[in-house]
Amino acid sequence: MSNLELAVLGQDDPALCCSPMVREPLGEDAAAELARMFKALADPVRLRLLSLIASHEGGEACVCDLTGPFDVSQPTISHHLKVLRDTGLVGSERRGTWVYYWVLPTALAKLSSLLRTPDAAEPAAAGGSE
Amino acid sequence: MSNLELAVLGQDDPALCCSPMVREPLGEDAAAELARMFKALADPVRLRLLSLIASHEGGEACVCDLTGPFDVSQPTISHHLKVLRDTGLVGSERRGTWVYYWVLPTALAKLSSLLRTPDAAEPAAAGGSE
DNA sequence: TGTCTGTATCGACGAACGTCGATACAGACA
DNA sequence: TGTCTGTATCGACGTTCGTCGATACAGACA
Repeated sequence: MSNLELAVLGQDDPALCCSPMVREPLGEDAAAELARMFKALADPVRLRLLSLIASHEGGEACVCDLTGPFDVSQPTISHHLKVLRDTGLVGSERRGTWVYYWVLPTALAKLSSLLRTPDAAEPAAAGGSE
Repeated sequence: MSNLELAVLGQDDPALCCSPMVREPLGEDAAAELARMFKALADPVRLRLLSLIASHEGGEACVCDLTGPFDVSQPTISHHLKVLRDTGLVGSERRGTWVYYWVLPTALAKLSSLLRTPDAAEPAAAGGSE
């Protein structure tokens, strides 16, 4: 078990970035910005691209490694990578012939802490169910 | 307590539950399922609805509390609530005249742990613009 | 019973999205 | 230089999405 990571995470400081959205109502601007980021995650190809890049050796992957596993065309992959990059979820760099992409972990961490629920175990004050 | 809603979730697939997506590539099925959930979050109105419900007194809110803060029509609010409910993010129940909604924390927690990054210490470095 | 209020559904419309083939651009190399 | 490979952009197409007004449904109450 990797309690180490949990301990390292330790984002107990809501003031730093993102207080969980279940604690206080989101403002319009924050909601718009967050919706943009979630929209970037709201596609199966982009989700798989993201996890492929992140789990790739060295934490980065060449586009040439990313076109194979998918049934979509190369322009489509390029389009999805652009969406991820424009949203700040990944970074990219050209090195000679190839272009490499890597995940920007802070963006994911921000969303993760925002979705965090204080009491994920129980339905809390759900009161009743059907 | 009766965790009917939680049972409905019924996703004991570990790839969907706890392993961060940055550790191993997502499968096609897991990606499709997750994309559906992120799509439900990919709208400013739904995000604000969710946080309004969760942060409301008692952890639940009547629809009558949810139509006021928005500039969209009542059918639109109802539509968004339906999306959230169909995705398993909220539960709902009619009590007499009013219908109450509450957040199902396990769904959010699942997404949160999925976005967790092992090496992202503080989200503040992300350019924390908002 | 009839009526009123709160919520959901229906049907339609414009905008945004995912995808493609064609093509342009960038770097490597002969 | 010219050519080849890897990646990005363009323009177009069909689908999905968010929104609305109109309307149907459910419960409360006179």
